[in-house]
Amino acid sequence: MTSDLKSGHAENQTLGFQKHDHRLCVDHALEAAEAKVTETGLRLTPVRRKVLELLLQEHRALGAYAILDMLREAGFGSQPPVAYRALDFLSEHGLVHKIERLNAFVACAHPGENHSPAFMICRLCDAVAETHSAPANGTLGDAARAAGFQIEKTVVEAEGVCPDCLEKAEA
Amino acid sequence: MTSDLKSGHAENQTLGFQKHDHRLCVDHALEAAEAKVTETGLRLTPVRRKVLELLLQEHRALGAYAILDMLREAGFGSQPPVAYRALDFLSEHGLVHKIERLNAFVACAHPGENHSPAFMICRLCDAVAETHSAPANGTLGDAARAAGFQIEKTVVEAEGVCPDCLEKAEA
DNA sequence: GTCCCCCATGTGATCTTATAACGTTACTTT
DNA sequence: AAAGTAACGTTATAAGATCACATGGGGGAC
Repeated sequence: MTSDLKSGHAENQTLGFQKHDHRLCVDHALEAAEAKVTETGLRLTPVRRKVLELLLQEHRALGAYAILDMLREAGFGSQPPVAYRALDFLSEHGLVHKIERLNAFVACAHPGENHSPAFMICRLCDAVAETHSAPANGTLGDAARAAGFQIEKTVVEAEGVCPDCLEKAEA
Repeated sequence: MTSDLKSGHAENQTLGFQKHDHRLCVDHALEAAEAKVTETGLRLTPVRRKVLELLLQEHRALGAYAILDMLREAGFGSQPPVAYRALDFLSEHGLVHKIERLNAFVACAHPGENHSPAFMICRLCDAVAETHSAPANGTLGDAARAAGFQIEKTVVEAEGVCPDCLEKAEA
């Protein structure tokens, strides 16, 4: 791993790489999550809610063990399965995404919407921005159809340099 | 991990999901690798060559520790860094790709060609097929340009069911 | 209301994947 | 032949993920 997904606060508060009113954004996302969950008869239990809240607040990719540390501090169980189970639940229901490249997790930036997400990951500061993609419509979709492969889910992650780091590098 | 990337031989010999003369295919790929490497002044040392050969022969995604076991059997060093260093070298030079979703590695199916690969991964048998994609040209590219994010590399992995498993499932 | 069952949580142990650090070997350059 | 560098070998340890099993809490059946 190139940098620290474990503790401390990243310099930037990126998700979309832009500044914004973060408090509102967290509240909004939590509300949306509550809605989505109750509407489908699921349970947003305290641990699950806390994990989602942490990811929303941090607004960056966190490793499972970083989350686990925060859970411990908040008085929850502190063994890996506690974190992984909450993350599994949240992923399954589209409230959180796993960034395969980083073995880390981010809160979904478009809760509610039906989406196949794509990510831009800064290799310098590990900031992650979520966007939308439809890879199954392009070359990949063609190849899959030709091969008789049935796509169920896609992982799309672009690695590169975010605007902030680009600017710093030029300075 | 859903299934065994560690040992034994997979039922199928998929890379493109089709049958083919595997011996020729391995030889061809090795030649191409030799060519590419000497032409750029790099060294395809015994360990590196062996790792590439193993991946070509197996024709499927292998975990680093599976590779390590095979290296041990072949009389090479048997500690993780041995395998990881060879894999790093091969990845850097496009002879091997890492499948992030599986934390495993496959030999490149299009050595020599300049490509941004995409993969189709069967969730039932872990078969992996490589194809080509140009994600930076689509929605993702637009988003990146809009955000000022500079893409350097992309990971595109589709998870689903391969033709073989699809057929078995229907039977 | 009580019983029962299921889902979720907590915990210990273990397994898999990956890297750090350091010394040694072996090719290249001159 | 000496010096410099790239590659290798090994020990140790970090980081990520899962298994197995015990406990608790919130419905529904009756």
